[in-house]
Formats: sequence, structure tokens, C-alpha cells
Amino acid sequence: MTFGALSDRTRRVLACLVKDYIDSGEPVASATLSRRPGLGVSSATIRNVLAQLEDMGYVSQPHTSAGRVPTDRGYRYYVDTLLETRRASRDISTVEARLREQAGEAPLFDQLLSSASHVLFEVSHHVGFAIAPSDMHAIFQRIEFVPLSASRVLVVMVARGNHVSQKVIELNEEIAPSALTQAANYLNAEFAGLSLDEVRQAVLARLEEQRTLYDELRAVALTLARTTLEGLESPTAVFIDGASSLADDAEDANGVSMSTLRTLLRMVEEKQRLVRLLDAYLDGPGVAVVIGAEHPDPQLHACSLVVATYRDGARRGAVGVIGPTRMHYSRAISVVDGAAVAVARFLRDQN
Amino acid sequence: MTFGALSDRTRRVLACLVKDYIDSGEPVASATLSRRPGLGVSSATIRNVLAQLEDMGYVSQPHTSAGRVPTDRGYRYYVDTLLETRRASRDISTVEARLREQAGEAPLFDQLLSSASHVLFEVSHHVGFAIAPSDMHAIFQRIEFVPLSASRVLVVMVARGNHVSQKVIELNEEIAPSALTQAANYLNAEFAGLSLDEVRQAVLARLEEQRTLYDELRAVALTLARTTLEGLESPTAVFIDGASSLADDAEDANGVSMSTLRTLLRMVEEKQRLVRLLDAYLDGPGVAVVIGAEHPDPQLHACSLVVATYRDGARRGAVGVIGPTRMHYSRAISVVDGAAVAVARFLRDQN
DNA sequence: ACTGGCAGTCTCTACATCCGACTGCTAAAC
DNA sequence: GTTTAGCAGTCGGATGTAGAGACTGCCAGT
Repeated sequence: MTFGALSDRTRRVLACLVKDYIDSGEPVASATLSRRPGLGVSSATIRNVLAQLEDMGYVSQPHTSAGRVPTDRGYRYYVDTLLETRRASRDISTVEARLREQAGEAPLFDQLLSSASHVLFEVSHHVGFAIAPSDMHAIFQRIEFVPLSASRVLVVMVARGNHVSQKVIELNEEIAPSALTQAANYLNAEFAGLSLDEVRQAVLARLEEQRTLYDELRAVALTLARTTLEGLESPTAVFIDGASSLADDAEDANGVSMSTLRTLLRMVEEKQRLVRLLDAYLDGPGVAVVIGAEHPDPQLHACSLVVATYRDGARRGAVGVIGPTRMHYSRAISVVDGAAVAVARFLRDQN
Repeated sequence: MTFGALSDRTRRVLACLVKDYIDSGEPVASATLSRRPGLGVSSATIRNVLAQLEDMGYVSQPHTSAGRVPTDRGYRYYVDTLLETRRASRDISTVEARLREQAGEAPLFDQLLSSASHVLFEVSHHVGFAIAPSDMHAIFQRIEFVPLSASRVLVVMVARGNHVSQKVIELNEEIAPSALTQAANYLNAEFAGLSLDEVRQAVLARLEEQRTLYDELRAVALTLARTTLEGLESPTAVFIDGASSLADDAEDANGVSMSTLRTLLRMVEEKQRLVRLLDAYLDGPGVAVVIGAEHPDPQLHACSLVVATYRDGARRGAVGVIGPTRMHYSRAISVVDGAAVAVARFLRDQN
């Protein structure tokens, strides 16, 4: 329970044990550790150290006559030292190259994030994900109305960063194609460069004015804009790839049981759950790691999550991976960090 | 091996056995069947019948002292009679209502298919999927060019059925926004109503002519159109939902092993594999069922696939479900059939 | 042609045993 | 005081055996 009271040797033993366990997946014996170069002491000495570590809750035994396994707290200690020392060495080059290859030169925003999740999966062999920033802070660039039928219009809205969204609007009354063109021209001239949130506010304000001073064209344009912006923000775009890796995780039963697998597959379907789960970790910059029981959701106690935020102007999104607690953290951290940087660069280059 | 030589009673026994096994998941004993109303004979008699059925390859025993389990051939026989008798009773109303609820009144084409796969999953509790028809036969409705920067253009192309596709095009030279508008007007006036394939051919033909008679505007428009249509057809849009149901299938080990699960999860990722898999079954109308070892891919021998085609004008897409061979076929068939009809209606109503 | 009954077969579970892998502890060595 | 070697103790997993239960196949009787 005493904190930070780990001697240098104790720390080295813990680090060695965690590394060994991550590589082998088997409980690590004192004899195994004593054979490792770096700590030149006998297995008996290591046993003492391990007993100490066990008292402090860093490691545990699956059963009396077995080796030691890191606890969540053990992983936490290991990861924290990693995060300190690793800061500099991000894995950008590989990730960025693969992202460019996957997404192409000028990807749509959605394609970029989808590619990012795919690359994260391929490189880490864990479930990769990418979350878009809230749409409401995107910068409005252009809107187009495509007449589908007399009373039905397809709206295409483009925001900065090749961010396209569409919506079909059902009108109460018929509207001429030329009126639609004029409406689009008006809105483009008026609002380009504002955030969608600002646009929404401006539109509502003008609709208020409009009640008194009467202008057919503007009324139509503003009404269309309001309808378009309605309900735009609710579902945050989420891209997930690599669910098949979960089968591997469950197969060599890394504590990833069938029920955990099901939970994760559900999450892949209802992506919004992931957004809610991540909400708490999206403040700080850099990489955050959530290990096992640190998750609020008990179903995920067998999983760890590595997540980094990226910036797109004033907006903030996230990329990351999800895997078993027995995860190759050092690799995952540098890959996720690299992906966040690569995505941000891509977006910067586009604008 | 003799075909069709099944007596009436033998058929009833087989049907009963398959139903029982589908419900219980346990090998069915002769005594269990004799207790079933409908076939009023003793277990000994049934044992004789079962021995016969086993000789003919319709059922098998997991081990000597166990009940019988249907073989793929047994399922096939069961399903074929189902397909004959069930033809009339499709499950449209439920499915259509849920689809409407899920997709909304005027969904984009992609939303419609995505909703269809979701509804199929929810109703059948198996993996649901929906495949779009090849884009090349879609009816061109409208194109818009949105300038992103001096040399970068976002193309938005709308085909009939609220089918929107986008693409960013990188230009070699700068182009004025007004030129883009004119180009769009020209293309819309010229090609609306043709299939994309026809548009492509027409564009290429005119580009040939253009070499001699020179017209700046048209050249730009046609070049843009060509670039837009390039590589549009390659990946067929596929929507899949319900991977989490695979965890359930694997849990009560319906012969769905971890490796099958992995194969299916991979398929969910590389959706094009599903398209290739289905290519063979997309000719006839109505519902097709592929059972276990009938799959070309040996990894899927533990799975069955129920698929129906839907028509959108002259185009043809597919919807269906994938599950363990021990699947509730009668329900799956009527649901998939209903979904195909519902999707087709939706598309008809949109046009 | 059908049925009752019985012997035979195979799985599954429980229980007993053995082996191997570690640990914890203690007493000696440094 | 710290480290080490050695040894007893503990537990899990593999292996073996026995008995119960679940069916079938077959045969003789109706």
C-alpha cells in the first residue's frame, strides 16, 4: 500500500516480470526472472522481492504453487514509467506512411478516420478506433441543394477538411430548382467560415427577424438551413476496425472471456457506447491508458484501452486501440500516439 | 443414396427430428420422437426409420450411444420442403415496419441498406447483411462540383434512389468556381436519366470527338466526369450488422468453433469477400439457402446463409443472414424474404 | 409390420493418484 | 544485514478407474 516506496531493484524485478508476462502469457516464476540478465540475483532473493510486491498489490498468484502475474496495478506502474520515458519516441513514420497508403492523397474526412482505425488495427493487432470531433464545431464551407422531386431535396453540406454530410429533406410545399440554387448561393455567401454552431445560431436569429421584414427567398433558405442543422450533432461519427482480433484474444483466453468478447462486439455495433466510455479521457493531450478495473464498466475489466486525442483547429477527436490487459503496451502507446499525430497532420495539410 | 424414395412417415420423422434439434441443440433420441404427437409409433419403430435415414445420409450420430443429429443433407431436405410450402407466408409486415422505423421516411440509399442489415440482425438474431447493386447500373440524376481549393474539387454525384457518392479530385491546373458550375450544368442537362455505365461510355466517346473540335468548357466538364466515374464501380457497398450474435453462437458451441468465428469476423471486415461468396447465388429470384458444406469455403462449413435478391429497376442487390447450420430456418427464410420485399418497396416509393 | 425388452456401447462425472512446478521458510554463507 | 542453497509443502493438471445414465441395435414375440 505504501506508495512510491519501491527500491530500484524491486522496480527492475517488476518491470522484468511484466515484460515477461506480456510476452509469454504464462505466470512468471522466480527462477525464470533470476536467469534474466540485468538482475544478477538468485531466485530466492527474487522470491522475497515478489512477496513484497504481492503485499503491495502489484502482482498476484493464480494459485499457491504458480508464478506471479501482474495485477492491474502492476500494469499501471509499468505503463506509467513507460509513458515517462517513451514520450519522445513516437511511431509516426510507419503509421503515417500506412495511413497515406490506405487513405489516398485527398480522402474525405470519413475515409481518413476509417483508414486510421484500420491502420491501428493492422499495426497493433488490436481493435482500432477513431472518433470524429463533434460536428458542431466544424467550419461551414458550403451547402448545396439537389432537387430530388418536387417536394424532396437532398442537402449536401461541406465543412472544412473534406467533411461532407448529406440529408434528405421532405418539404411541406413544392419548391422550384432555381429557388434552391438561389437559397444555396445566399447561405454560402452569408455563412462560409463560421462554425456550424455559429451558423445555427445566426440562422435562428435571422428567422426571428424575418417574421417582421418579409423576404421569400431568405425565408426559404433559412428554413432549409435550420432543418439541415437539426439533429446533425447527435451521433458522433465513430470508426472501428479489427473485431476479428478479438477472436484471437479470446482463443488464447487472456482472461478475455466470451462475455467480454460479446461486450466488445456490442460496442463495435453501438459505437456511441465507445464515445460515452471515452468522454472522461478526452481532456488532456498525449496518450491515456485505461487498464482493466479502471474502467467504469465491469464488463471491460479484462480489457485495456489506449487512446490519444488529435486536434483539428479548435476541435478535438480521438484515436486508439482496445485489447486485453495483457497487451504490448509500449508498442500500442507509440502506435496510437503516432496515429494521432498523423491524423492531425493530414487534417492540417488539407486546410 | 436413393433419392426421393422417402416414405411419408420417414419424411415426418426427419422433419420432426430437424425441428427438435433446431430447438434444443441436443441430439434427438428415438424415445423423444415417439413421444411427439403426430407420429404415433414406438421408439423401436423410429429407431428403424432412423437407421434408414442414417444410411441415406440425412442424419448422423455424434457417437454410438447418442441420439441423431441432422446432417447438412438433412437440413437441405428440410429446407427444400419449407421453401415449397412457405412460399406464400412472407414476414413482410413486421420487417417493413421495423425498417421504416429504423431508416426514417426518406433515407439515403446507404442508410436504407444499413438499416436493413440492422433489422435483419434484430429480428433473426443472426448476422444480417445487405449488398447494394453494382453502381454502374444506377441511373444518373445529378452531379455537383464543390470547389475546395484552387485545384481541388469535391464531386457529389446523385443517382436515383437517394444514392449519393462523393469523391475528392485533385486537378493539375486551377479552375474557376464559375467554370465548375457551368460544367455541372452541362453534364446534368446532357446525361440525366442515363445509367452510369452509359454516361461513362458517352463521356469517353465525346472526349474522342473533342480532340478535333475544340470547346474549353465541355473539355473540362467531360474530363471531370471521366475522373469521377473512374474506379467508382470497384468496391460494391456492403452493410453488415450483428457480429455480436456470433459470440452467442460460439458460446453454446453449435459447431461454431473459434476459427469459424474468426473467419466470419474477418468477413465482416473485408466485406468484399461476402460479395464474392454470394456471386453464385444472385441469379434466381426468391430465397436461396446455402447450408454448411455447400459453401465453397471450408471455413464456413459450420455456417448457413439465407439470401434473397431485391430489384431496383433493372439492378439487383441482395439481403440475407448468416448463422450456424443449426439455424431457425423457417423464421430466417420468411424474414429475409420479407426484408427483400420491403427494401424493393422502399426503393420503388422513392423513385 | 410393429413393439417390448435387453444387452452393448459410449459419454460424462466423480474420485483417487501421481507428477511437476513453484513457493515459503530456515539455516548457513557472505 | 543481506543473500543464497536447500528442502518441505502446496496446488494444478494429467492420467486412470469405476459407476451412472443415455441411447441404440437387435431379437423374439405379437
